Amino acid sequence: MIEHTSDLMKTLVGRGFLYRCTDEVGLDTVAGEGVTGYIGFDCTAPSLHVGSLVQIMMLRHLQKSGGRPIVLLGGGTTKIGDPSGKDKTRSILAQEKIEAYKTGMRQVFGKFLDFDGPNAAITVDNDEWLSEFGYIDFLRTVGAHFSVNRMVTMETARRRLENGQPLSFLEFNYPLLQSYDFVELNRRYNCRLQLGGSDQWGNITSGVDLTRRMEGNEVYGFTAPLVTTASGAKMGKTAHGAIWLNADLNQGEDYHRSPYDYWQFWRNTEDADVGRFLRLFTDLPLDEAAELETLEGADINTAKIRLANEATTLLHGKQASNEAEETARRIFKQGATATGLPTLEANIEGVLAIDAAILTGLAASRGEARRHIKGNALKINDERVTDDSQALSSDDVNDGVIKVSIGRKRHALIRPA
RNA sequence: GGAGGGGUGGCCGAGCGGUUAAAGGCGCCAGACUGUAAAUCUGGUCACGUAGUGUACGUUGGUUCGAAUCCAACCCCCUCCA
Repeated sequence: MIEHTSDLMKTLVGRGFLYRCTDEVGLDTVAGEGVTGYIGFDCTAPSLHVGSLVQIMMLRHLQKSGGRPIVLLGGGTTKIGDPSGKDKTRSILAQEKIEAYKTGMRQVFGKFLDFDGPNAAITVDNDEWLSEFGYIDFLRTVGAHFSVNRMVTMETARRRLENGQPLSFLEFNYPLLQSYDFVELNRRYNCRLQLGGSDQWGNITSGVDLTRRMEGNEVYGFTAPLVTTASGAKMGKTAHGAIWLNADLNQGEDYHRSPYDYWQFWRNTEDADVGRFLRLFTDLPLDEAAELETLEGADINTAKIRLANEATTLLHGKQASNEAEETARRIFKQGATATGLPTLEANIEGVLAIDAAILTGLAASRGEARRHIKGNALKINDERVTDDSQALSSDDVNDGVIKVSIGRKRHALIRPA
């Protein structure tokens, strides 16, 4: 066990972020002086989701420990598509989409990082330098340093080859581009650290090597473990897709999560994950996290509520978090209707209960809504709907709204127009 | 370029002329049990409907009373050869 002296390493290691590091001792030394570090995010979706949260938190810790975080948006590399950790080639994204996605992603970083002050975070886009390159030029300056022999043995390439999955030449080039990013950031900002998820190990070490060769500078790589739930499921993937970090709608229907949903996501953490998640996804001091972790049985719900509060506050602020907690308390403890649920204005005259379920987005089709009725899952104002033909009426309005529920956890309100 | 194999529902994977909206598994949803947990058990899982209809098995045509299943062309993938 290495004894760390820098705040950064103490924090990252202590909180469970370390999976592999190219040189722990070296990084520890450099980090003590306030290192500049970066993480690249490819622009493959209009919002970031919980799966990227580990990375975002690492940048946050970097900044809090006196370092300067760089958010590298992969406007250029996204045009290639990172094959790391993927069995199949991703479809190539249109330029306009990449641009739009960048905007959506930027919004999130402002919540976790400080873009003002002495060690202000900065955002750069690798399209800035990658698009400048001509093919021959790139091959000569970057390609010359890479050995195909070794690239072929790298995790991603090897797996595709062994499984007989195609790996296009386009994708095969990806590591070169990401590696060059490190060189460029080292030149421009004296960046000496690249962080990332464990699937990025190959790309990161390639970048470390390339920077040494091209610049003669020693730089460092650090990867975090792939976070799964105690049951082994991938983090942040639920019923209705990923847990997106953007709360607003401007990126389109499917890519946002309300603060309440976000709060619920954390509230529903498995028992066995609570301690680990408190360390990874909140700023809660380690001793407090450890204490909460020891709670057993139903008491551990206290810890889950704390986790939900802390995580939601980070992303959406204290007020939104409080509101979400209050909404949850009313729904689950009092079985009452509560503000804060998704609310929809609609004409209710003669609207069937099954259609109400669709309007509120709780069911995707009438068939699905019918099935829920058969399964005793659809409720209006907490009363089971037993008949397909049951309609809403003004009698159902309480405090100006009608509560529609599927199961115990999914609720929405309709406000008569 | 040549030879062979293959493209099935969110994923994996059966089916290989009608009884197939398509076995089985995973995932997901709901119910029971609980602590808004896990595990377990039960039910459900294309859409619209009262038994019915419409869409769907890479794409487009064709053969059949009838095709995911047969034929043709095209697209894409894999393996071996050059």
